[in-house]
This record gives sequence, C-alpha cells and structure tokens, in this order.
Amino acid sequence: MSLGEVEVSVTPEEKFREFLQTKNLRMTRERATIVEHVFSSHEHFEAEQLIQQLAEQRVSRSTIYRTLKHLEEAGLIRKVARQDARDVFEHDYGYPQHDHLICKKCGTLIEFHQEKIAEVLTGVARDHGFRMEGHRLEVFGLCDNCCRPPKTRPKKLNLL
Amino acid sequence: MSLGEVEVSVTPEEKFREFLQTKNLRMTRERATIVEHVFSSHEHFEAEQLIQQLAEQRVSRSTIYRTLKHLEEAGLIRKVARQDARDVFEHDYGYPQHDHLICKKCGTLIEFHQEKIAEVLTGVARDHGFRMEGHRLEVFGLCDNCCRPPKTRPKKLNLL
DNA sequence: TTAACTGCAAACGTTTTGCAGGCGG
DNA sequence: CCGCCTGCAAAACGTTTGCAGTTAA
Repeated sequence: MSLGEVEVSVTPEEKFREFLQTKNLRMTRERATIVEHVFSSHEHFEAEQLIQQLAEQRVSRSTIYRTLKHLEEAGLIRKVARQDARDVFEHDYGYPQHDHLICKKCGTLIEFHQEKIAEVLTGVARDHGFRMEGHRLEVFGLCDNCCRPPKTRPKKLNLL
Repeated sequence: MSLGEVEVSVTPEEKFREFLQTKNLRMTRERATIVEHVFSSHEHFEAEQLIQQLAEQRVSRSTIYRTLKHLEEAGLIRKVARQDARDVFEHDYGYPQHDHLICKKCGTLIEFHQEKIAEVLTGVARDHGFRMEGHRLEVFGLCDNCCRPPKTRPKKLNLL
C-alpha cells in the first residue's frame, strides 16, 4: 500500500516452512495455500474472508483458524485491530512497522508510520523494566470522507 | 492509582444521568448500582466480574452488558484491552489519559502517561484529514517480574 | 511408519436478543 | 399512563476442539 515494501531475502512461504521445521510441524497443501493467498496482496483481512475465499480450494474453517495462529506465532502476520467482534490481521513480515487510523463510520483502516511512537515506547518500557515485544495502536475517529456529511451535494435549483 | 486523579466538577452518577436524559433514557436502581460500583475504585474490570459482584444486589447479566454499552457511549468508561476473549474496561471520566503495558505472561496492566503520544497522533490525524476521537494503545511484552524467571533465588550454600 | 494433519460437527465462552411483566417520569 | 427497563432463557457470534480417517517426511 502507501507505505512501500521492505527488502526481504526470504519469501513468506520459506519463512513459514522454516518456522514449521523448528516446531516439528509440517508444510501441507492447505498451509501453503493459505500463506500464498494471504501474501498475494497487502490488504487487511479477517478469518471469515479467508474461509470463504479458500473454500473452493478445499481448505476448511478449522484449518484456517489453526494456521492463522501459526502464522502469527511465526511473526508473519499480526492482529491489528478488532472490528465488530472479529480480529483483523495484516502482514507483519516484509512490511514496515506502522499503525492505523480507524474510521468508526465506514470502517476504513488508514495506515501511518511515525518513528516517534516507537521511540517513546522504547523509553517508557525501559523506565518500567518492561521487555517490549510489540504494540497495537488503534486511533479512532472519522475519516476525511465521513467527516463532511453532505456528500450529497444538492444540485442547485432542483425541486422547489 | 499511580497516575493520580483529575479534578472534576460532576460525579460519574450525575454525568451518567445527564447522558441518559439527552437520550431519553432513565436512571434506574440497576444503573445507579452499576455506576456506583464501577467508580468505587480505579481498577480495570471485566463484565464477568461485575456480574458476580453485583449478583447479590440483584443486577442481571443482561442489564450489566446493556449498561456497560451506555457507560461507554457516555464517555464514562472505555475498553482498554482484550484479555483472553474478554473486553477489559476502565474509567475514562475523571481519570487522566494514559495507555498500558500488558504483560503477556501474568496479564498485569501497567499504566503510563506520555504527552508525546497524543501530540504525535494529533499531527498524524491532521495530515490525513482525520477527526480523531480517541485511541487505544496496547504495548505487549514481559513485565519486570516475569522478565527474570529465576525468582526462586536459591539461598546460597543450601543443599550440596 | 508414525506423528502430525485434516474436515466435520459439536462444543465453547462471551455477548446479544426476544419476550412478558415491571416501573420511572 | 406511556414507553423504557428488567430478568430470564435462548440465540448468536466468532473461535476452538474431539475424533476418525489422511498424509508428510
């Protein structure tokens, strides 16, 4: 998306395979299908979407949930937000660190990057003897579009 | 807690009553009981805790969930995190703005305040034409205690 | 060969809802 | 009084799990 990509030496599939090996787990057709699909675009996604999109490739609901867990543990994806009652994921591997503005009205996720935030958090963690491993920052509000309601610009001299 | 309190002119109960009026809702015994209980301490809490603690005061599960929604809409409380599968709430009214370090091991929530974060976010929002209303920042990692595993400091010259 | 994997359906835990009676303003 | 409120039990929701057959290594 807008933030560009990070140079990576290993494909997500390979990285996942390496992770699986360290855990004595196996690369299966289903897992390969899921990683490939997930990393075929940089969109945010939810479990339910994958389930529907991968149904015709014969990947079951359970396998998708189970694999998402592994992908998260492998550091390939991460939960970025919660919308309605569902977890929203995105790539964590091969994608620069960033956070999100979340429109309460239309649900759009706008990515942004601000070095300062990580800096501040590093300091805070140090002050508390906290070993920081990551963070999730959700900024709520109204996006540019939803701010100005009268999108329906009434053509002058209509009825009346 | 550690961050002190904010000077407020209106009690939470009063503020809630005002909110209810603007929405044509009513202050009932159950709602009063809940607000009072929630604001009797500054602890983080979950719905289930309230349900158990207020059972003897005859407040039902449904009423608690329904009231939590109202309290959140009224700006009296906010969701600060999700632990296991449950939402964690805290006071939003009469309590200074802050964020949390969350220990992945013991679940402790450590509050911290950093002016810089709000500043940065204000700038980011402006740049995106985003009308910011609030944010939720969860910093994951290991707390001071859980960092150093050998808490069981073996007394020198014990066995052996 | 064997331990990990899969799909299915049933189970789960939290949160929501329909309903019939109760009560605040 | 009217319309919002409550408790109850059942439903809904996303997610997890037990199981018996399947498959990677």
